[in-house]
Amino acid sequence: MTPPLGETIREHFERQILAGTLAPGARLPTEQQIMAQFGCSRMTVSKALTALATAGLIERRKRAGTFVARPRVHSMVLEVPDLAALVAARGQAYRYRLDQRDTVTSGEGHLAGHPALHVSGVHFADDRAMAVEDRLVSLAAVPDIAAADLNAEAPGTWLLHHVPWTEADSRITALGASPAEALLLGVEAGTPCLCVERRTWRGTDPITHVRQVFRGDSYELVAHFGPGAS
Amino acid sequence: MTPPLGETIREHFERQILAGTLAPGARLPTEQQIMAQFGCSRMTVSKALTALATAGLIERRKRAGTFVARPRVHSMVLEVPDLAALVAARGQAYRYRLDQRDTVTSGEGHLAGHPALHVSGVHFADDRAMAVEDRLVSLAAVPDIAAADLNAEAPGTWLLHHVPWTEADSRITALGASPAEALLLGVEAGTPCLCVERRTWRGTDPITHVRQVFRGDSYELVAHFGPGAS
DNA sequence: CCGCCAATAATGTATAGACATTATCGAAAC
DNA sequence: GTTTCGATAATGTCTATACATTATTGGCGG
Repeated sequence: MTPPLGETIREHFERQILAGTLAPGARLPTEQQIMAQFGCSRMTVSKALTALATAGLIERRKRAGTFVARPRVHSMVLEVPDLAALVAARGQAYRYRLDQRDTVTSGEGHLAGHPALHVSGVHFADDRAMAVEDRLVSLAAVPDIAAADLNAEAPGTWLLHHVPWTEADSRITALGASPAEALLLGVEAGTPCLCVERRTWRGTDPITHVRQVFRGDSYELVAHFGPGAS
Repeated sequence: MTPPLGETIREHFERQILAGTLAPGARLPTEQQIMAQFGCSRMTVSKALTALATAGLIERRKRAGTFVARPRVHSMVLEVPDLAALVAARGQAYRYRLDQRDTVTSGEGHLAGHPALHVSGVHFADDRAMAVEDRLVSLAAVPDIAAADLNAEAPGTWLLHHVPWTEADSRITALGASPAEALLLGVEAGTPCLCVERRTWRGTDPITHVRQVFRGDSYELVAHFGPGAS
């Protein structure tokens, strides 16, 4: 019934910070004062403040005290959901069509020199083309993919379920559909599309490099920043 | 010199999880076993595991034990730099031109019912139009902006320096430039552009709503995920 | 007036123990 | 067999204390 005391303390300051009662840069009471105020031990206070610090709401400086963090502007959380799950969540039928599959050894880029499986295909939502995808998967890092049925499961989904990755980056750009892409997407050449290029690694080993071109009118990326980070 | 013991324990399991040695669903040793293994008290182990649980790497279940979390929807960190700083970092000259400034009370959306300052203008890099921006700023939440010189400092930059926000979301889409936008950007209508729409709040009070349309050929968003996320 | 240094006030980490909570498991009762 | 229910093994929280670390502050000497 009673919420944990540490949680109570955490929420107490979180509320004040979010409401602006405690402005950025303001100093919080010392741990001693807080433990007197709430009648608990210092460890409990410390854990509550540690949680707030981890969430980026406060900054703790030895000898100086604890302060409300100035909002850090530059990073937001970009959700990168699995396409199959995303489409399913919208109540549409998802399908992936594999168009091409071969083995290559590219000479440049992220997977340079590694033998790789090259697959390209189209993602459909309710039988409407949503995105074209062109992907390289390192056969050294992911030998199992050679045996996978990539018609039944899109390569991205397969990788998500079978291969943990530790590092990734994405470039997001807008471009006009090339004639080939336009044909696959069922739009006119030059139609604005969202292009996501992503590279992933496991440790230092490259896993995959994918380029997805989405119909601009049927896909959007959303990013979020906030204390409700959960 | 010696790293904190709790940190050592955290890294020990983090490495094993990221490397795949501990596969998703696998069970970690009990806290008792870990404290025996590292020769420390249970609180230390508990704090290390709590940190991993907060980061979403493990899941702890009473009576049952601690398990490697199944890979969730992966989220990445999207860098959203201040445009002025971004352009400066590229070694180009940044300029903002304010085209329009008035006061409105919109009837719908994020700022519905709030009197707001409406500003629109163009961002330039080396005198080349990079993006058009259309922005509403709540006058209730940010009264000071009425007195700001938004020719000297772009509204986004001004807000960044003067107003803390606690929550934000962004929608990223691709679209063709409208005739008006095309004129301002110096491109042909229909040219693919990257559109970022962002809303920010402080607590539950809306602060600003901005729509930025970037030339597709001169801007890209970059997102990153990795243990270097600290 | 300036620079150095030591006292100090704050957080950082850790210990050893206690009791609370809860899902699971196994045995007893039906 | 099936259900119920209590024992139990694990995590969850908290206390009281100790010592480490570090940035600030203020005093002392040049």
